[in-house]
Amino acid sequence: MARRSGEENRRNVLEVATRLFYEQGIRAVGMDTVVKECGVGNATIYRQYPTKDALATAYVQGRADAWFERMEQAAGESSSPAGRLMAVFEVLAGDTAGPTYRGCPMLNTNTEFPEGGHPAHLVAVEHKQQVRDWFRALAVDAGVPDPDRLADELLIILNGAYATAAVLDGATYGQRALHLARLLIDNACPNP
Amino acid sequence: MARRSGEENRRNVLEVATRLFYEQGIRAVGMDTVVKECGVGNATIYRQYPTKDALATAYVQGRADAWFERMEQAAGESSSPAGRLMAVFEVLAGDTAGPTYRGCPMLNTNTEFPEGGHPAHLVAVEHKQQVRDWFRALAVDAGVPDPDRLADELLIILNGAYATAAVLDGATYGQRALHLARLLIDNACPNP
DNA sequence: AGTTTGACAGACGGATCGTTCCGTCACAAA
DNA sequence: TTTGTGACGGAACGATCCGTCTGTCAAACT
Repeated sequence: MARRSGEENRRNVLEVATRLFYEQGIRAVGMDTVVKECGVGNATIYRQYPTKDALATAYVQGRADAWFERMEQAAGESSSPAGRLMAVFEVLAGDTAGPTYRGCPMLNTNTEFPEGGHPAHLVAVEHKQQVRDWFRALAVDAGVPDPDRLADELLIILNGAYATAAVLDGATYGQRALHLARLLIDNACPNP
Repeated sequence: MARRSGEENRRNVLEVATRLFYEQGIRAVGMDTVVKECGVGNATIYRQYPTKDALATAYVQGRADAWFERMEQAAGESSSPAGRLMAVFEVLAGDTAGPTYRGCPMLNTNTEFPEGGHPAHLVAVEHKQQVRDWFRALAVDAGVPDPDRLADELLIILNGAYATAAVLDGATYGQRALHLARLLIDNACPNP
């Protein structure tokens, strides 16, 4: 039989787990399902990720990293700090409108693992804190008088759009959030 | 041994389950735990709620009903429609600041049971839709030109505050949401 | 007082959970 | 070719899941 490299297996397992965990939730997906879906023996998975918690943590960390990668790339296409902030909500509106949208992985993880000790929980919390800090830094760049306030407000809009779009119509609330963000940013920015 | 009435048992079971489900999540709490915490045999529970799904649904329905009851009471103390809208966010700010705050039960349920068929999922979705409809009705009463838009925006703020306060500092984001709501409502209302 | 009733606690069942263990097989070194 | 190494699939493990069953005992009725 064809032999896969360890790295190849690692990526494949994480890819499959990411899809299943995101679609159904981490607690709802058993390791048996991941094993079956991967088409490998379970020892292959447990060698790459020693526990389910470790696999779940890798999943959340991967989504958190991917979020910043995509957002910073989108923001990079804009020259002004205000435009960079807006870019985030434009990407968001695109995401929530998709047919496979199922909420924000980090928010979902926070409700699935509310205990402070769980490693996946920590990754989720840290991610949201980093998003807030990034918003704040961009607000400072834009010369906003109260960058803390704008950062907090934008974080509320962001999470609110993610959460609401997961419950009701995704496209609608992505657009509403986009308009809200524009309103707040325009109001906060000193330059006309 | 002292005998409890059926109604008494029913309330006690739901009370215990509500606490456990809210603190730890529905999937994280086994029926054995509910049984032990209630201090009764499991048959007593299964007589009142034939399945765990039924108990979970009763939990979510109870929280949804309690939400409207509290909010409508708080709103009733204000004479203007705009004041009634604001009352919601004042109560919200109080809730998220509490030490036992653990997120919005309906949002949490939506991520724990993303499948469309689950009864608890349906209750959660319906609740958020009803909140939006209520916001819209109040916006109409207030003479807002675009009540749909204000209702959607306030729903984003509401869910955003609930979600963000569950991840980061609850008191901070409850206050931020309160100010955001005031801004949107003042801007939308035609009377100065 | 004797009898019936039904709510009760807890033992129990099959299923599934996450995890460990084991025999096998492909490949590299000797 | 022989030997050694380690990744592999899959069986098997104990724990826990949700839900049923059974025997007991208190209360209500005759």
